[in-house]
Amino acid sequence: MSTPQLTKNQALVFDVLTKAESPLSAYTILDKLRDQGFRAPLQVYRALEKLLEYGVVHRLESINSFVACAHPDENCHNHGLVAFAICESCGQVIEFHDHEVDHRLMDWLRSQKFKPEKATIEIRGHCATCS
Amino acid sequence: MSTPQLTKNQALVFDVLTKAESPLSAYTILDKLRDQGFRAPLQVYRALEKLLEYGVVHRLESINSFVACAHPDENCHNHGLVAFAICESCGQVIEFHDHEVDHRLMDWLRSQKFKPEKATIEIRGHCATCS
DNA sequence: TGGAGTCTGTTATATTATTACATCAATTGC
DNA sequence: GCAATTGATGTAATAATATAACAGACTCCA
Repeated sequence: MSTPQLTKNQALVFDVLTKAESPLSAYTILDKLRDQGFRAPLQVYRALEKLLEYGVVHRLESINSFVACAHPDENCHNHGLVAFAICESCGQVIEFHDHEVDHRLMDWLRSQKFKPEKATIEIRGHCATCS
Repeated sequence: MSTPQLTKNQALVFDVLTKAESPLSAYTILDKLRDQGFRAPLQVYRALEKLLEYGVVHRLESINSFVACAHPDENCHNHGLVAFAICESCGQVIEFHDHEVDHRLMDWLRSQKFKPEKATIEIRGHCATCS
């Protein structure tokens, strides 16, 4: 699945996320886009929904925030599992793909006859510069 | 760290979680405890905070809910990493500990000089009986 | 006995996310 | 062409989740 042309709102939201140093909450994005005419949370959430679907944005469940995918070129859905290390101090996120972890988890899920649809791996702590 | 004697509120919350078939949100717990005198969300959140600290309850970030730990006897903090498979249909949760995954992730974090404090691994999908 | 620490109760508020409904534009099928 | 459908948008209202701030009660123990 390739990423289709983004709509105006989607492009605005994606742009804000791309330029951000760290993950942003939906309401932070909203605030940053008020000048561009955004007035309501739904404008953000709807754009995010699509961007997540296209795999160009990730949602960090443990902090209710969103980041642009670290791999602008490739499509993140093809990587299988993605893990995130999130710094509690500076907020920076390191994105990580590992087939070993992926396989191991998938093997276990298979053994449980569990059909996975979506996975979340988030490690919170302190990054090299903050610790 | 062993689990200290629970206070009244902690015991009530823990009891509700233990008897539940699937994860509960804080507000669901609150509703279930209104008869026992609970009136405000903080009563639940404060108890949960302690139960999480003791390792007898887990928080599922991806669904904003809480489950009793599947290992009543042992202390979950000793297991290292815990992974959860969460069924989208029936809500049931399977808890999973794997040292392989654990080591692999920790190795990677070390290579990044990232100091982990808390990890979240949640896989959502459909369990054996629901798929 | 009187601090220190912890747990509790309560009100208010902050933060995150969705429902519901209306409009507009592009596309499709006839 | 033109109704019908689909998808994106705008807006207001509300739901669901979580925390702040303040006060009172209780235990421990020096």
